[in-house]
Amino acid sequence: MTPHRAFKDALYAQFARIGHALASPKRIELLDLLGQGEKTVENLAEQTATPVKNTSAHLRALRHARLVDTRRDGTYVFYRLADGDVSRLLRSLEAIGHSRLAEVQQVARTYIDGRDQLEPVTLRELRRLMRAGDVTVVDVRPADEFVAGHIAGAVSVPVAELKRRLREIPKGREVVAYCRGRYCVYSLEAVTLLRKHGYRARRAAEGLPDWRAAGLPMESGA
Amino acid sequence: MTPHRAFKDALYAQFARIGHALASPKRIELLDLLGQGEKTVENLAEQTATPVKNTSAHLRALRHARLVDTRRDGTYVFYRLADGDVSRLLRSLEAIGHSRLAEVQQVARTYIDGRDQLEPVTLRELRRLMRAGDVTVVDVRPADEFVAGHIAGAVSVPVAELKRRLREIPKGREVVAYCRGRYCVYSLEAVTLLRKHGYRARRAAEGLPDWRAAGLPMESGA
DNA sequence: CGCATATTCTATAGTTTGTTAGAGTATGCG
DNA sequence: CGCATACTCTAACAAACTATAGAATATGCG
Repeated sequence: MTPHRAFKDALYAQFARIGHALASPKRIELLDLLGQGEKTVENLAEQTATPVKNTSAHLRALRHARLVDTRRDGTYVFYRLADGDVSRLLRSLEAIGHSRLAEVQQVARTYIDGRDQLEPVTLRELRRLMRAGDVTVVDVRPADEFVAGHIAGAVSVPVAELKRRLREIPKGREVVAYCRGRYCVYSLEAVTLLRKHGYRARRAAEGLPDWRAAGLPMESGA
Repeated sequence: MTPHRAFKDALYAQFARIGHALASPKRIELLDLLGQGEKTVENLAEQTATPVKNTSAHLRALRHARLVDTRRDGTYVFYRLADGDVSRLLRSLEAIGHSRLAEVQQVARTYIDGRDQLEPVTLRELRRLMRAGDVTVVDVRPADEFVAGHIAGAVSVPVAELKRRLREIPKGREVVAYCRGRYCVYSLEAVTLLRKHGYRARRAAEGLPDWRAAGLPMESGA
């Protein structure tokens, strides 16, 4: 029929490789984690509750689609997102999921919105609060992710250590906890715990990748 | 390990539904076509050189992921992109494919860049030329896509009719042909033909969805 | 109503993919 | 050099997906 069928087929087959890489829940979760910074296979396997072999196979699929890159350091292989475009694609995917799939909204409502009124703070609002200077911003992600990059001025208190490190957080000021993204539950736990101990605490509605994408100030290192 | 495994699994499973919808070449091609405007199943089947049954099955998958919507008019069912976010996701996908997959670049070079030096015009540049007023902009897509929406001020001459309608295009001015997107070959054919007949012709580097996404002026109807 | 057209649904065979076990590779260290 | 660690590759089976044939549904028209 049309004379360019072979061309079109070849072209769309290439794009479908990327789509295919996004067709598995575990792979999207891996990409989401890598959006926080580079990580080893072992680390990723642990965080996704998946055997290392399995994780390695999924990472291979992602590398095949050129969505991730690797770097070897000693016996460890570090994976990272291939570049900012990948992060943008992920955010696009998440945006569609959030606005379009009733199921996502239901899942999210059950686990997040319904959990309590945690009064999420938008990133804009958080920025304004920080400028005004009367807020403590706590990064509750694992320490390595904080080192890889965090909101300028935030302090690192991984949610697992929060309980025994409460004294590090001043009591008079409002506290805002942030983590990986809209659906990351660490900040939920943190706010719940903080409130139980008498803090005035809220959680950020979005996560670090969104902050970075908005071009807001970052820092890295310990 | 982590207490929220069930939540994460449920959430990522939902996002993977969207990824899965993008995992087939035919489905991406269908979305790309729908980016031009709403179309019937029959029309889509013809343009993708695929049996109607097949096309219907793919469209079903897309609808399941809420990427497309339908509208019935008489015996025809019209499909369209669910909304602008879907278009954004597609453009994101295309951007990654273009910059990252060597294979796409090779395919594109073979069929597009290598075809001739057609001196692609960026959309910004096209906009400037149009303001200056000394350019004829020709929409070479099928007529129904022109009706569904086109660059304000463009004229419709589908590539299939171009040869016998050449006289409609004034000879003194430069001509810029545009079509569906970066990889649409209609504008290539058109420019080749126009040059053969003595026109000073170039092609737009991107297509209508990109123009729309840039917020540049559109018109619709005949 | 009965027929034609456009599309969808149901069922199935063939293929692809995910998972996982076992063997293999790369690096560091004593 | 040999061993330990971290990871990858190969292979094979079960689960999921694609293409497609045949039946069914929805709408319009005479």
